[in-house]
Amino acid sequence: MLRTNTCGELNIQHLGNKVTLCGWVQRSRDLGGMTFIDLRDRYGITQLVFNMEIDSNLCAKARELGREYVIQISGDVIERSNKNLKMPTGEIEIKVNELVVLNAAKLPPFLIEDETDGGDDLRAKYRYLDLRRNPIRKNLELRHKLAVETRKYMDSMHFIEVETPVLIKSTPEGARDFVVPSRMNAGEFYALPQSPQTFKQLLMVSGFDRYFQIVKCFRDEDLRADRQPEFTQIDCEMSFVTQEDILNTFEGLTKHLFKSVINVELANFPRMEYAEAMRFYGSDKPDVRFEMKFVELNSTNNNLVSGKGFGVFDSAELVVGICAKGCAEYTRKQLDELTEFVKKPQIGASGLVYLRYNADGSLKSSVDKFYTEDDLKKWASVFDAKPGDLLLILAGTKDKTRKALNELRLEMGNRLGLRDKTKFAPLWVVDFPLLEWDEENKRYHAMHHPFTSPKPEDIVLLDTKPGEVRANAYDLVINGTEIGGGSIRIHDRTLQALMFKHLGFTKEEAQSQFGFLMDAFEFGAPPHGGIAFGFDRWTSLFAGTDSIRDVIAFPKNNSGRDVMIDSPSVIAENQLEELNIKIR
RNA sequence: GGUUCGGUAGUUCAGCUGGUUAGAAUACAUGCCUGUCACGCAUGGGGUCGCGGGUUCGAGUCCCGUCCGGACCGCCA
Repeated sequence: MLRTNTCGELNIQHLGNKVTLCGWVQRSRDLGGMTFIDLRDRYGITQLVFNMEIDSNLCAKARELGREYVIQISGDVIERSNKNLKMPTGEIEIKVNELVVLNAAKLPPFLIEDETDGGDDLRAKYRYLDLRRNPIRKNLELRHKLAVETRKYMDSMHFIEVETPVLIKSTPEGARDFVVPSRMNAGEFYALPQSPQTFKQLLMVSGFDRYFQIVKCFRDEDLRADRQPEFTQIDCEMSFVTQEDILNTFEGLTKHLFKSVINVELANFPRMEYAEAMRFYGSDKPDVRFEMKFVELNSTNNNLVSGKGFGVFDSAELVVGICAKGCAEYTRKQLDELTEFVKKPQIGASGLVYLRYNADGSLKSSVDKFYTEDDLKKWASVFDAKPGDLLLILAGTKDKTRKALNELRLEMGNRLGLRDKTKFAPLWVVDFPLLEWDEENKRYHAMHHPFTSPKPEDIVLLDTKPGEVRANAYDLVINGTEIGGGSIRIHDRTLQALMFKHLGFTKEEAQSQFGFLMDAFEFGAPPHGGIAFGFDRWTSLFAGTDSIRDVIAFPKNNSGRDVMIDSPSVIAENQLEELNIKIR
């Protein structure tokens, strides 16, 4: 070993020890007669001291060291005369006797400090340097801890981790596949898995009972702060279980991870039906750290807005709003900002109606000329608004308006500081629709995936009202982020074939793409179901980062590029030939 | 495919309605300094203002195009 200790472990107990340390030069402070060097490794920083009077040659050599030089030193652990209690090793320093430069270093393109001066692009290009910084290093350590605790818990519950193949078969359902050309089978392609879905179901048929895997998945879709083309899931499946069993088991996993990784005790998770989530939050992943639930003003049995001459509300399918507590003081400018916000093309509302319930009890709205004070009082009352509150109301078609109000609600949550990163509000969203109408292709597609089972009592609706069939599907939502999702699967060939039929597959297509699974169902498939969690998102939630990039060692940028290794890249002509591929 | 913000020193940024030699901080280099720990002080070097075109007497600044990056919409079973 080139070292006897790390740079993070020495303290007052080690006084008098002769030690050898290796690490990177974080910074040096040359005071003339003496020079201090902060030596850094993964574990911490230890101060080295060189004294001109004791060894002028050695001290002169130390002065030559630049940032990020890799050095090895030997010396004695001594007590500092000026202690720095801000650092764990701050009571001691090393009086160096020997200094070896193991490798010189060019000046890094950005500062390797907690508060770096480097921008995203530059840090991405030199990711290996960015990873030297404490914040990123800590994120990866957190990620490791999360993986370890996941395996501990799953093992304790008798799940076994099984690896499934990465070179599999492309299917048209769901996201775009990444494909890999097969050299030995000219003109044919593997696909990288979007998830190990069918394999884990086959493992259930094989009798493995309880499976999990921390596994890379691949989707060829545009990136976001929380979406990478390759990402990691905690993928799980169980046999002989109901939805209730799965929710309980994985609520247990979630609680275990919160407790063991970030020392947070969670109470039992509330549950919310999908329909309720959409109605009161306009989202299937509501952030329930704060209330601010939607209130509808033109419901059929209590219409408070129509027939008063305000055309926008009269013609709207839905008039719905939120109550922002204590915001009646908002200025014209602030209200204009909110109006601009909802009118952004990404939000898509055409305007915003407000109602100030002033502290003195008076009411002021942007639609005063259409509504009497009495009308407005009724509004305030259905919102349960108090003097000092502000109502924000949108109108339009149902889906679009809910979606826009969801954005506005989150924006108000941000403005009011209601989205505290240190608070965690988990929620099970259940009873998702089985199918979703796809306007572009004029057909239904599976909202979760085609292996999800419908609720038995809703199967009769499949032919008449397919959009109203509910599925045995559930999502785990924490702080407005979808952390996991799953379902009770179909384990019966006939029902699975029926599903494919409703999804617009011909018998032949279903057989050629998923015949292996349906065949397997005929050999004694147990009832089963499962869930998968976004491992990157979960780590990001724990780390409090804005992007999952900050918890991935070597992430891709917004355009799906790795700017460090410069991929993707063109390949040689002879490689293409071998693969029987021509580039247009 | 679309919306939007940005690209100026190694780095992060400022640079007003177009007008002298493009600034600051930090980093870096050199010198001084024996208890620093964001050390201090002094001095210094460092710029294709992303790229191409246009308007103008004059463009970092205005216009068009393009490339790159961020956020978002579409997309993501």
